[in-house]
Parts: sequence; structure tokens; C-alpha cells
Amino acid sequence: MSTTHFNTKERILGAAEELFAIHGFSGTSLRQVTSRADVNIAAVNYHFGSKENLVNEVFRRRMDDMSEKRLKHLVEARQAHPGNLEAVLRAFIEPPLALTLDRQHGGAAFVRVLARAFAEKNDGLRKFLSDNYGHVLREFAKAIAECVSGLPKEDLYWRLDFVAGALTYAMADFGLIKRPAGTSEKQHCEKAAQQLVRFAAAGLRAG
Amino acid sequence: MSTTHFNTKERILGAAEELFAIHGFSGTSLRQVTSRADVNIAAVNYHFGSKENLVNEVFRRRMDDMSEKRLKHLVEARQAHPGNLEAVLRAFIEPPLALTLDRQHGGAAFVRVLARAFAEKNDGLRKFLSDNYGHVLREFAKAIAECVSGLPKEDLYWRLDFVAGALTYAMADFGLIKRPAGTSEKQHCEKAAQQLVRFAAAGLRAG
DNA sequence: CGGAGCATCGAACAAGCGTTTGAAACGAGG
DNA sequence: CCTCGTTTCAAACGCTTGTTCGATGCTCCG
Repeated sequence: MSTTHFNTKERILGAAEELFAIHGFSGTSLRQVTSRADVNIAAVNYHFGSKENLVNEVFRRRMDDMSEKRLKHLVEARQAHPGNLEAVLRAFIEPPLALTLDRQHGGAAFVRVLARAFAEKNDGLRKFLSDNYGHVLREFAKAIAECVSGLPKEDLYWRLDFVAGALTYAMADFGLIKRPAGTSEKQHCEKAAQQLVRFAAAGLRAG
Repeated sequence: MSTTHFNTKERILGAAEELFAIHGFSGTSLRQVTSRADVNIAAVNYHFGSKENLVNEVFRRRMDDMSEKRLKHLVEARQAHPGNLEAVLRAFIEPPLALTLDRQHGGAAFVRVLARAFAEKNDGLRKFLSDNYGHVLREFAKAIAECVSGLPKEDLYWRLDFVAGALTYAMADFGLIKRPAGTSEKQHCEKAAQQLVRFAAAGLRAG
């Protein structure tokens, strides 16, 4: 069998993801991982070869899925609402934010792992991400440029970075905003997406 | 004497700051720190008591200064340009961005340490920051509310988080933007500030 | 000179780290 | 039934971690 939650490999990936989100990569020991996964310590090196390799696999498992979703949404958005900036931004913002809700499959933990990956000056990891998923960002840059006519390329790149930063913050719920008691997690996530789309659209259109 | 770069305590703080920026808190060993500071390993626990305490001191040394600068700029901005959103944003954005230039005193390293602090789920550290410097953020929230009339409090807080996220990203130069070959570091920093102020102002004013 | 007090030193501590080992358990196919 | 390849296991590997220790050097004051 391949991807049930009950084989050793998947259990290790899940536990590692959760612990990396909380304590960081170097702050998480393999013994913590294997203990949470209820698995022998030697299983990590048997299945993944090394700790560094485990880190990479934790990323690959989610990033592939997320990038695919983003690009699919982008295509749909450009067909359904040609030239509409908000639609493009939703395609960029909603897939990662939706992961926040995916508590069952551990997606919630992954968004923090992702945020952390950018803070860590881990060059190997950053190169891995840039090499494998950089084309997604470039695709969105093109789409946005078509929606905001007359925006110089330099300004566009600056603002795309700002949007990415704001998104990262929102995903990892750093900051001031905490989910109010009355609202569900789903509502909170939709609120975040809606707020960010409005903010980012206005920022990208700035004169 | 108190704050020269040549006594043991300051050398440790400086080395720790640089290494924390590169390898993170748990990724940096005290032996790396003391080796770079050219100091005996026991000096850390003698002067700071523990590694955790050293981390806090690394923050306190810079944050006090930065918060003071931000609030001072804010007061000046409100006097010189009452009701002007861009002026308020400059007071918020420029002090941390200016640290990027302060390579001589290690400020450049600190901005990365700061970015990392938010990614690390280190609750002790986050509480420390929120307790000691939360009032600064609240002060800016008030000032911005006065500049953008009719903006609901909820929207304001969301957008403040987005600005903070974008700023963090810009400071640590994650993202796409890299300094072009022809421009000085100072020019690049001013460009970042100008771009971010324009972007954030438009975002905050979004209808 | 002599002792007090602070700072620094090399050396050691127990604990935890990532990784490796060799043997035991397992299910499938001859 | 027995063997083969795969997976899991307890135990140990050598090494690094944060921290502590007692001794040594230093400076200042009586």
C-alpha cells in the first residue's frame, strides 16, 4: 500500500511535520519524532537515510500538491474572470490558507513549517524550494502583470514579495489577530483570505 | 567600561547575534558562539546564566533602541504631518529597515534574528516580545486609525498584521527581490522603504 | 605586601544527539 | 515447511550539547 496514515513511513512524516512546526528543524530530535510516531528510532534512517532527507520529504509531500492547486486555480481564474486581479490573488492565496483547515491531514502544521523554512537561512532548503517551485511564482507574476496595466516590472516584484510576506504571516497566525471565540476555524480562514485579497489588490494597484 | 565592542559580554552578544541569524537559536551551539567571540566557553554561563537568557539579551539590546526610534519618529510624524498615513508608516517601517544598513554594529544580523523569532514557535520569546514591545504596535494602530477614517477596527488589525508580515519579509530579503548590482545598500534600503510605504498605504486605504 | 573580588581558564559532567549494528519478526512464493 | 527479502527491534556507537567545577590570573584598596 502507498499512502495510508498507518504505515511507518507516513507516521514518521506526519509526526515530523508537527514537531518541525513547533520546534523547528534543528530544535526537533529524531527521538521526539519516532516517539510521537510510535516507531523505533532506527526507522528514520532506514526509510529516509538521514534527518536532512526527512526534512526534504516533509516538504515535497505538501508542496507538490499546493503548487498544483495554485496553478489549477490560476488557469480557472483567468478563464472565468479574465483580467480580474482579485481572482488571480485568490488563486495564489487560497490554496495555502486552505491547508490551515486541513487539521486532519496535518496541513495545519505544514504552513508553519513553510513559514519557518523561509526564516531559516538553510540555503540547501531554499535552493530546493526555489528550484522546484519557483516557476509557480513566475506564472503568477505574469498573470498579475496583465491585470495591473502599466505597473513597472520592478514595482511588481517588490509588491509580490510583500504579498508573500503578508500571506506567510497570516498563515502562521503570528501577529495580533486571533480567531474570535464565536467563529469557526473555517470562517476565520475565509475571513483571512478575503481580507488579504482586498489588501493585496489595493496594494498592487497603488499609483 | 560599559558598551565597547571589546569586553567579553559584548563580544558574546555580537557573535551570538550573527550566528543566531544564520543558524537559528537551537541551531547555534554555545561553543560556536564562544569560539567566534574568542572567549572561553564558560563565559556564557558566567555572564548570562544560561543560553535562554543569552537569547533574550540579544533581543533586548536591539529592541529597546528600535522601539524608542519608532515611537520618536511617530511623534514627529504626527506633529509635522497630522493625519498623513504615509508619514506614520514611515515611522513604523524605517527604523527596522535602517538596521539593515548598520553592518558595522551588527544590526544587519539582527533583522534576520527578528524575522526568525516570529517563525520560531518559541512561546517564551514571543511572550517576552509581546509583553515588552506590544505597546508600540498599539500606539501605531491608534495613529493609523486616525489617518484612515471609517476603517473598522477588525479590518485595521488584519491589515496591520499584513504590513508587519511584508516588512519582515522585506527586511530579511527572503523573496524574489535582490539588490541590483549597480545600487548601493543604502539605496536599496531606501527603495524598500519607499516601495513598502506606498504598498501598505494603498492596502490600508482599500475600500 | 596581602587579601578580596571579579573575570577567565581548562577540564570535566551527565544528557542527548544522529547514526549504525546485528538479530528478531514478518508475510509472500517456491 | 522452509527460505528470502523486507521491516522492526533493542542496544550500542562516537560525538556534541549546555552546564558546572575548582584553579588561576588580574586589579584595586587597605
